[in-house]
Amino acid sequence: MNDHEERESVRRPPSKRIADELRQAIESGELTPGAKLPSERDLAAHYGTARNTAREAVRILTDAGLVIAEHGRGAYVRKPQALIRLGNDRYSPKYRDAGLSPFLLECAKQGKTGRFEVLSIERATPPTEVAGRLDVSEKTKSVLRRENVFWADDDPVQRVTTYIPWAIATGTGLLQEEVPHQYGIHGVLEDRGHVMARIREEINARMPRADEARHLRLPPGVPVIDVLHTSVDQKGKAYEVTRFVMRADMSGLLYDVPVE
Amino acid sequence: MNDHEERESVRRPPSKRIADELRQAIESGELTPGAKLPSERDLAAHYGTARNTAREAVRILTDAGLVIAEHGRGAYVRKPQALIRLGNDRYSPKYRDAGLSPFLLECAKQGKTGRFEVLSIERATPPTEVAGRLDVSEKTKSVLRRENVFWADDDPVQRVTTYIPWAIATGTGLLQEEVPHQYGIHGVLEDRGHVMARIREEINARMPRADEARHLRLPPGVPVIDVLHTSVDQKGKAYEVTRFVMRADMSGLLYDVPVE
DNA sequence: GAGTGGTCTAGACCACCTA
DNA sequence: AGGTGGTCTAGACCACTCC
Repeated sequence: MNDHEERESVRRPPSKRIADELRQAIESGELTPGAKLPSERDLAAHYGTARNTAREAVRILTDAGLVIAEHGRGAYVRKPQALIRLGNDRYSPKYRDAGLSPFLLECAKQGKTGRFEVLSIERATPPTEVAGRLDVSEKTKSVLRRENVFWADDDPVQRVTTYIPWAIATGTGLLQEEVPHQYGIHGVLEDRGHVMARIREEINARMPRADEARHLRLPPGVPVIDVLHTSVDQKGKAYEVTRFVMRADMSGLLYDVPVE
Repeated sequence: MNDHEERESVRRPPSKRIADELRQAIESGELTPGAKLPSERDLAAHYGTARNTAREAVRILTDAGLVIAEHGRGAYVRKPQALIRLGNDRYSPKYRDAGLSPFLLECAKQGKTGRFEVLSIERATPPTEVAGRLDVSEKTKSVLRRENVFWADDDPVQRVTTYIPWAIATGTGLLQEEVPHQYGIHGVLEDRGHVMARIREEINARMPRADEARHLRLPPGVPVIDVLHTSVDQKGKAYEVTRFVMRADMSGLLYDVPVE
């Protein structure tokens, strides 16, 4: 054990010590999900510290995603959420005739009401990472951009932005809010000769940007999963890119794929 | 605009205002990655606040993963890291004769030296989520557990734990540190009749647990990606489960898969 | 009105790094 | 030695919730 660790174990700062004990109480089940933590003033009195020190302890747990503080009410042990899991099969033809989209299906499974909201539909210049993935050979790098938010009950869960080369999207009615095809956007694209043969999904996780935290109403301590999806047709051409930004405490991914 | 938003825009707390300005400076490129932020004392003097208030501003950015504070040195704009991307093709036979593992390949691409470290190899009882995914029909739910850490240069990047039903692992030499097969663990399993036909990967992101933050040496504001991998053989039997816990600022995933 | 978290002040001392 | 972040104190007032 080196000097640093030696000191840590002996002279652990009070805020961390309090945090450790609260964490221990949570992990041991003494404080169950949904339970209320002692108030900051009570913790301070109990441990003989200033309120700020007790507050710091609670904050450590908040930042770790274990606790959620509610202004004027108290701090509570966070309840694990059932995950809405997007699978790679969400683009499978098998869903077509079922009628329900995979997202709505997942919501239904959990007794939640899912819905989509269209934020904007515009002609735009794509961000570089999108332009680099789309086969946009034209000089005018222009795409149709559709922004959506997916809701589960009253929680915004995913922010979804789809980019389609303008040359492909033009004249298809994809500028309308209501997509003019029974099978949605991908039905339209298929009619234009782009049958989805493969998908390529690049996955990352990170803390939300300020605007994402606002839009997804994210409490502290919740990261986002950032998925950059590319649809590739039977000729190997990338004809559509979608970015999913999902709140990680309510969503996950699932890939069930062959080994090639 | 409701009352709350009205107040926010007018009476924004000083700590958030300072954080906003620093964030703005970072996003605009005024403060480039690696640049040093003003010291907390300087910020406080400049904005006419107490040091704690300036400190709170810096902390907001630290928790968002934008800034890293170094004790005794200063706070710095965090540099984006090149991601080590694990692909679904990492189990593909095509890597077999190349000799290098996908992780090491990715490290090499970035001029880094990758290495594996074996933490433990033991017979154990699997956690419930593992037991539920492995086809362990026996009454004695016992598995071989191998724990590894993957390093890139001097950074621990992934914590990897593999579970194999004891009935499959016994007598294979998988209890040794050096796996007795040219193609590694999966070579051994293949000799036992388990050819990997499909993989199933469940993906999540979350803030690290305390022990994970310690083991992966995670700075504040960095989430982990948690992947639960299941290998399925040609008969549809799940014969191996691996959990990857990866630091999200240095790693990502990539799936390039057919639409079935 | 009482209780809670959110923010702030104006100090203080400690631990660490650089020089 | 001087500058930096890390932690703490003992207050204060505000904003919000609940009764």
